[in-house]
Amino acid sequence: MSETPQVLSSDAEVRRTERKEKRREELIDAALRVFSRVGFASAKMDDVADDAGTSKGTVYLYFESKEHLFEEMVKSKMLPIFSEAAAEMESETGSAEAKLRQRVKFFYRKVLNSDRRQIMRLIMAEGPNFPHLAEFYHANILSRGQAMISAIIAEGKANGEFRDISGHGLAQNVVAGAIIAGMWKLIFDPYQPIDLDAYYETHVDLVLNGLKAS
Amino acid sequence: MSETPQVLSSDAEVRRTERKEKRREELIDAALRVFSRVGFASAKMDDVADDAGTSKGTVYLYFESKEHLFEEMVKSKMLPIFSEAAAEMESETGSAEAKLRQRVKFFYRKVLNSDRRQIMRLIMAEGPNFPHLAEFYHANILSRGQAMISAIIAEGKANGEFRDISGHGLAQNVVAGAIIAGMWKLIFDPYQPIDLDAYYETHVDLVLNGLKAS
Amino acid sequence: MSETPQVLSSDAEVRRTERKEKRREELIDAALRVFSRVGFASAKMDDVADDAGTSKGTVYLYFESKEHLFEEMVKSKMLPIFSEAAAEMESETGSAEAKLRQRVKFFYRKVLNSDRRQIMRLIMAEGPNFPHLAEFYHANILSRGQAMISAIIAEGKANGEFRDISGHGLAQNVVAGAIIAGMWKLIFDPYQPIDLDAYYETHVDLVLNGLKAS
Amino acid sequence: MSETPQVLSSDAEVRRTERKEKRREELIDAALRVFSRVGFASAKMDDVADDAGTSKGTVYLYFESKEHLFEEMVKSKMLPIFSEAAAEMESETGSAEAKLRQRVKFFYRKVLNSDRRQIMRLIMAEGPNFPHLAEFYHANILSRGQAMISAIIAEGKANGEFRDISGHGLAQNVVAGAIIAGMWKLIFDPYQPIDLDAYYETHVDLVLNGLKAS
DNA sequence: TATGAATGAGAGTTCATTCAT
DNA sequence: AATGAATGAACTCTCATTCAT
Repeated sequence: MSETPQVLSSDAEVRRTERKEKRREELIDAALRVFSRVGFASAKMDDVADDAGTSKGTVYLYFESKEHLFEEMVKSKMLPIFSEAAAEMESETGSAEAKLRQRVKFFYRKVLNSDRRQIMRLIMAEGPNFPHLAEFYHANILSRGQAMISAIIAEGKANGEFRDISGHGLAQNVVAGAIIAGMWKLIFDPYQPIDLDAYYETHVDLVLNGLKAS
Repeated sequence: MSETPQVLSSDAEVRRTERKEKRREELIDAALRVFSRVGFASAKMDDVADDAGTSKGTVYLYFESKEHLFEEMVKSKMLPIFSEAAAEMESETGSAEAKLRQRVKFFYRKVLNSDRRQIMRLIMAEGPNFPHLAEFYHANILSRGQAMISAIIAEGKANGEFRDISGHGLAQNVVAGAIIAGMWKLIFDPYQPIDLDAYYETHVDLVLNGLKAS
Repeated sequence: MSETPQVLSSDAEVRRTERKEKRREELIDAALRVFSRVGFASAKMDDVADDAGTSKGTVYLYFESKEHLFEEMVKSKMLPIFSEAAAEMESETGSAEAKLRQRVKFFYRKVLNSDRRQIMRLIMAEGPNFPHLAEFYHANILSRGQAMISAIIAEGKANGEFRDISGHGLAQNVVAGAIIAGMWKLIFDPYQPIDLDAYYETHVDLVLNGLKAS
Repeated sequence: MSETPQVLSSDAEVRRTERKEKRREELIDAALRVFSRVGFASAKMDDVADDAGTSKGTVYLYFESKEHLFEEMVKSKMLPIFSEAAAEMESETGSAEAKLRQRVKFFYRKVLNSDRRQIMRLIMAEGPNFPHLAEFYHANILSRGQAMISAIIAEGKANGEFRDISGHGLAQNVVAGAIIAGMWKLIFDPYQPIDLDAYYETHVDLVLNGLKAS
């Protein structure tokens, strides 16, 4: 009975669990930075460890391989954003146009204008080598994004804001400009800079005009 | 005797030069296939050699490094297409809409529906690691594409077909849908197949409606 | 309150000492199982800890290194057996032949037919890497075994049961068959099974015939 | 026609093939030395390369892994010996006793008194980790050795030299002393030296007496 | 020009050992 | 005494590149 004081042990355990969770996040942040900088293949586990301020062995305590680290990083960084977007949409009122602007703006703000835009690029780069991750990304990110956009378009058509448009890949076409903006920023900005705010205006202007009933 | 007789030399030289050029092309074709399959980092020079039916040493007779091979492959595969597109445009008459449809269709046909779509993906994946190539790609491919699209839009505005639209990144927004189609085909087709022909219709429908004067 | 009351201390100490001794044995049992399964080099301290139901750190409270654990395991497992054999021999009467059969049978029963046969194999495998252990094994196991066998042979010669045989390595030759039986069981049994009881009969038959006066 | 001079090329190829075969043997010799010195697990591929006077990468041109190198080494070193023994036996005449002495002497000379005795030890040490090799060793080495011994015993029984002995594991018992001698030499020689010639005499004396009709 | 053997730097991963709690 | 997170040296295997033939 005098052994294992229940209260103290659970206390210590809680602290330990918190510490572990924090470490995991630090490692994922480091992984995002390193993978963004040099890509998956050229990233060294040593660099991730250094960036996170730990040793290489520690990385393997949290992630069983470089592949797993990559996949977990993508999931950890992208899932919450899309949940947030879905939640935001719940409470939105207003025209379909306003809603569409909201969604797209959210995407520019939370993905294109943050470290996360690198993840989009990494998915394009490494997707074919990580079928499992590509499938996850499609199921949990792309499908949900598509569903949001499609719902707004349907609403707009229903209330007469949008013309009777529908077609294969309409949702993708609506957001395509944003994704291209992110890619451009990452790759060609040094040669022809892109102003994301101005680009956003062009993007929604073109797309909304394309959707609207004339 | 071992010396090549002078008289024959020009003939033999021609043959040798032809042979060299052919080898170079075989290697570039092999490189495209191998890089497409596994990406730049995972591609082995041995695989390229095997795919081209030569030995590893031979690859180094034609390209001084893996990086150079990659860059040369991109240039060899993409430049002629854009020159062809530019030439085609020269001789075109008709409305701005017709011209825009022509350009976009050409892009779907010659890039998205061919091995070349892999190059777009490789550029996105490896661009940041190959600043030299990114710069080249921007200067020789993207800029020229942009210029063509911009010229057509200007023409449409001038003749009243298109509304008075202009904005930062307009040309990129006009073609964004096509690029996304190519990426999707390469990465997410197994999970949600994309029909490029149908997608094309949606794409031009949305964009032309977005551009047109109402 | 958290301090242990002085009066109880001797009692508690006893319990603690017993607990320690039990833990040590559990760890040694676990070590034998793990080393037997995968050999010294491939054995992980983690596996030993798991097998013993403790944590890795605890193993180091009882044994200062993997090498020490291995040596202690060998000693703990083999010494008592040979002491037992020596004790048994003290009280034995009868012919030299009977005594020899007794000793060999004991070896088959207590070593070859138990987990301990793995120790013989481990000694052969790791002996050269553990000179200290090899020396201990020779001094405390082999020498004593040899002495027992030699004493019996001398007795047999003295009383006329055995012929006037003597030679370099006679004792080793007498028991060699048993050791080979153990090795075979461990390594080649799947390909050609060995029946230890029947093998024992062949072994003593051959050796006793070889020793006996004709 | 002036290309690929047939004669020279085959000549060069022959030289290259010879060189490769020589390299392979050098690597196998190095592997035997290194594995003998430190065992399989502790052996470093770098050490093997150094010992063979090449670089680490080269070892992998000849053997696809450390495991394969080990297996190939065992095969290359042991198979020829047993083929030689079998050939020698073909042409032998004389008593069963003489033949048995021949076989055992051969084993002492070619295995126990050479680097090959280390292989026996390595098989005992690593056998359970290399089931494939253990099976090969049993099928190609042990079975053939057993068959030779069994044939001689049968002949001796047929011609009245040996008594009507037969039993499970008789052949193993006959050679057991030799194997133990080899192991002892490798492990316990520093603490109690063994004289293989004298040991041999004891061995055959004991075994032949055990076999002979009285 | 073409070959393919050789090289060796480099990276992912493992695991004995340490140490703060 | 017990735990288990952290460390980092060590090792196998890979592959771009070189070079003798």
